[in-house]
Amino acid sequence: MDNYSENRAVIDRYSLRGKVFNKLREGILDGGYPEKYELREAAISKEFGVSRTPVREALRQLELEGLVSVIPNKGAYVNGITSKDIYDIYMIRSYLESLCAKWACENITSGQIEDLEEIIYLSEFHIKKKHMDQIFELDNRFHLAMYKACGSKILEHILSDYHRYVERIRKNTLSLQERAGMAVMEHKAILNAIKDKDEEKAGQLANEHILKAIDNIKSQGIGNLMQKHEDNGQGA
Amino acid sequence: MDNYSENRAVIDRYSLRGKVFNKLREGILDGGYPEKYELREAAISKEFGVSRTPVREALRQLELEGLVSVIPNKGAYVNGITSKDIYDIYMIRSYLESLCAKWACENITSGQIEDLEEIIYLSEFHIKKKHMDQIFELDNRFHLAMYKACGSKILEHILSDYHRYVERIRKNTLSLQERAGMAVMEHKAILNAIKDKDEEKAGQLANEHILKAIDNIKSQGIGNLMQKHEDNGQGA
DNA sequence: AATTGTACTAGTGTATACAATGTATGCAAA
DNA sequence: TTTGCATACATTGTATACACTAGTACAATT
Repeated sequence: MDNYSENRAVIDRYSLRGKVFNKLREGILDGGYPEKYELREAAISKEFGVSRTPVREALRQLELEGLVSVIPNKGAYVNGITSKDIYDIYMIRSYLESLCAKWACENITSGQIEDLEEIIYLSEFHIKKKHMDQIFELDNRFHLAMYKACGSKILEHILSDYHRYVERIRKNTLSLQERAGMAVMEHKAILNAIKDKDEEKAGQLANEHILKAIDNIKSQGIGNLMQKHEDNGQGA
Repeated sequence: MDNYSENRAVIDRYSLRGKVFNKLREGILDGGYPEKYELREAAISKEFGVSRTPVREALRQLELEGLVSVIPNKGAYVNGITSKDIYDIYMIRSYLESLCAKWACENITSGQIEDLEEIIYLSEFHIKKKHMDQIFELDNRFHLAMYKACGSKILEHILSDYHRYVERIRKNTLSLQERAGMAVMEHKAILNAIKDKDEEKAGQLANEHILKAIDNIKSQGIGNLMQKHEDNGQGA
């Protein structure tokens, strides 16, 4: 009920507002819209074949998420996400995922443990088979299940947000067979520490898990991953 | 320009949407609306003397902030903030303010240092005079200036949000002369560590600063502070 | 030539009308 | 009495019309 991860994902796919919101969000995070691009309500309405009302609501939400800046009576402008932003998010996550793992030691339910074990089990299977899409999906599920297991709707909320923010980067990182395998082993270790109710260890491992992800991104060259954010000709 | 603290505060006070948003937000955080209270668009429109359009936009934003849950085609319901939420936020802040102080060591500008020093100077004055309103305002300014000084728009964004979330609690806490005085001394120590570029110390002190605030809230009795969130008769 | 003022335009802000959906009520049939 | 259904009503979702603002081009004035 207070499931933010589900809530946000579902920010109704079914309403027009939801569709516009998700499309715009995706476009911004994927770099489809260049930095500072002016999002005109009428143009977007036309593009999506809807009226301005749902577009406005979507823009207002994106504003609150920090993905666009709205200047009253003037317009809405894309706030792209820079490589520094991504680095910052990972650093923040390294702290918060650690806290999340610690809290999970106290609050996780046996059902949640089973879910996580199943996710890990499936992950190992798909890694052997090199099913990249499933690997990514399972990584998502592992983290979101973890966020839920910490028992804090506030922490779950913010971690879910950040998780979605860096989705594209994670997709790239996990496409490396080697990293994907390591990640699952790390997940396993974190879960074991949680099962042992070893807060220190769980926190430590979760922290390291994210730091390793940062290392991985760096070695892949984050600039490379960000290239789509360069002006791609859609500018005014 | 990328000043989130200002941006959010200003979420145009001038547009009707902004007014509605701020009023509703305040109402929810102050406990003016009971948990699960159904926010009907028409009723709110009438209450504020505006049309449904700005009300809807405000509700959509509150949804994204997690303060209301919108069930498609059904309604918007208040998600009050519980004492556990507040505790969680303080715990999260204890980590993030620490990170913020560390980052500030590298990124703070001399102008920002001067601003912070002035804030501390003024705080000491108003504490002597027991000007509670000014003390609260200066505490706000200190933290927001700090968030800006860390040089991360992402971290600034989230810390500013949390800061506003617990505004009412902070107001109560700071109304204790003793705590207010301690807080300023702690601020001073944090700033000094930052001026010395001592990341470890700055981080440590910022962390302790928040933990002390938690202790203080606990000793005041957080339940007491939360009383306004009990059903106060506005329910359906 | 520089400056000021004014009409014009493009765009957002708000209100309202209409459509779709959900919910409750009442009635009929089992 | 209870269950099922149909109808009416309440509420949200979307579209559109109108109001307001800010920027801009251009002309009049100095």
